[in-house]
Amino acid sequence: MRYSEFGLTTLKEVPAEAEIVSHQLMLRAGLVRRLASGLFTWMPLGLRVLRKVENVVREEMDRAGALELLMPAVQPAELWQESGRWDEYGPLLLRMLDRHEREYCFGPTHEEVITDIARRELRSYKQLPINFYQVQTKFRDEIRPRFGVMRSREFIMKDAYSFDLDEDGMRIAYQKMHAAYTAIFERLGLRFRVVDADSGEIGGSRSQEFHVLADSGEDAIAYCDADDYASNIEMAATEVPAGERPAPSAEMQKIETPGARTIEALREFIGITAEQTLKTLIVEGEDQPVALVLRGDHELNAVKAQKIPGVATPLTMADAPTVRQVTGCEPGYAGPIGLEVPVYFDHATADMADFVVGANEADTHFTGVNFGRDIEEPETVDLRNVVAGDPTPGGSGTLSIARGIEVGHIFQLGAKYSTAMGASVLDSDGKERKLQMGCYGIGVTRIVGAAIEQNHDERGIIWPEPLTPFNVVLVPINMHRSEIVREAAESLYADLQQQGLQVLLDDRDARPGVKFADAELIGIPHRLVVSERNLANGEFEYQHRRDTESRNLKREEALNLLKEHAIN
RNA sequence: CGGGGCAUGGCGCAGUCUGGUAGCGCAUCUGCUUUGGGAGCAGAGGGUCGGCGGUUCGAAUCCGUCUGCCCCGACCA
Repeated sequence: MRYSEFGLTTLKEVPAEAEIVSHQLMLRAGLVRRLASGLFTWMPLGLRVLRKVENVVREEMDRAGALELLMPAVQPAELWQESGRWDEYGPLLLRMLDRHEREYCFGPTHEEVITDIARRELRSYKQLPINFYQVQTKFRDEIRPRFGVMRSREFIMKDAYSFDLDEDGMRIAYQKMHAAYTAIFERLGLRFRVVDADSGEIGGSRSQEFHVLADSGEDAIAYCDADDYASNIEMAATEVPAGERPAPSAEMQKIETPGARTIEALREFIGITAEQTLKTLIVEGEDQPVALVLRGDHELNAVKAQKIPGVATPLTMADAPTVRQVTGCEPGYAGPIGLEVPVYFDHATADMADFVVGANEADTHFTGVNFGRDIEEPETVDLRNVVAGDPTPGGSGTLSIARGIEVGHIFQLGAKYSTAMGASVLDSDGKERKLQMGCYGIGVTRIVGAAIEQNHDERGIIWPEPLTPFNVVLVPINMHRSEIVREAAESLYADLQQQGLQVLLDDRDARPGVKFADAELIGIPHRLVVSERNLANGEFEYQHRRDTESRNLKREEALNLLKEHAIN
């Protein structure tokens, strides 16, 4: 491709709308342009990257035996009513009416459609196992689209659905997809981790997420290098502390703590650490509010809290009037002593002694509080987020915390949809069996953003080889004044293409600095400079995007070096 | 949806408080010079100042209202 014919415009300045690096670079390098909130046009340069991702995904899915099909983006409401999700899915689902006022939605996912296909097409166990997939545009009316292509409303997803006769079969299909996903992200050259996950809205039992590691990631993941443990922090379990609880050494005292409404304020006021305090959170319950008690420095985990019997879903903090009604005082001084509502203590509180709690009285706390003496001995539950240094479940190591971008998610669905929608086959005994399903998603567009988050420097993008829009960029110096340079550049351009490489020839009549800056911004991994200076020795200057120095190569050396990077 | 902010040429911004000729940098176009790290000089084009309504002799500027976008929270590939 000749730069002069590629219609690419790059930006020197960062558009104000872009917050994170990948979004900024995608706009500056001309990969995407925004149409409206959460809607993007993929410009020619960006589309080349997107297609590379799709191709890797397709190849590995095909290799795993999955069959590509293409379902409609627009889906009739009836299917969603059958599965019960028409009402469950809420405002995330973009709904519309056709001219006959029939209800439709723009598909955010395709379990309903594929289950409908399955119940029509699959009659016999002999047709199983089978796995269908598609690469397709989805729409989810996100509450807050952000980070460019990473959380857009319209996006491209590869979604796959497996069908098996029994649960063992489903688990095999799931393992196959686990392996295929691992192969995909390895081939794409991304650093990633597979973590245990909450199955959320989609439903089902087992589920795991594939996260590209990046500091800007929206998810926190807990992992341990000593064993293979890795979990989304939402799901990472904590246990009752192993150690003995120290014996009480202080008497319980009621003290004045004017204005100390937060753990931080309380900590400063009394001169203790947050680990010596308990915080009591009042949340909405199913029929009455519930108190959740955590160590002062710990954070409540919403997913875990919602699983506590009697706690309302979604987790909602009680408003001030409710807190007043439960504790008898202003928010900020709640404590577990004397509460009439159900109280749950986190595991980590079990080995605490001589701690500080709110007194359910304005500007007042208790110090020197102890279980078994001042409060009833608690039955503890898992309520908090794990933190770095916590023991791994199983106890073979300690946890570290990293941030990740969720690019893939695999689920064992079981018979949820096949039961709701009546999808079954006859087994070898002629008996009707509900199909066991799995579903598997990859955020194709999100991968592009995630790859940039993980691969960039202050000058721009650094594409991993499997994703790059061009393998090599040719930068002729003074091509428009030097016939020698022009001829050498043109002939090299032709030969590199002949080798199967995707080549960008920067044939603009621009100064070298401009060409270097753009080549680095758009992140082409290999660069060859063509100049009179080096042509005198029959050489070209080669530099990899990650190199700090260039080196001179003879023409044949350059062709050979790049040959192995030719797209296959 | 709750909280905060912004809206002025393609992009980044000033001007708004204190009403009076719409401005700067980048980008674009032309010419000349320059040519190994986002060049210099000279010139040019391009803006109903987000929309509607109001106040005023006069509104980018003051008032009202609507819309769009961004950031913080719940959600997710």
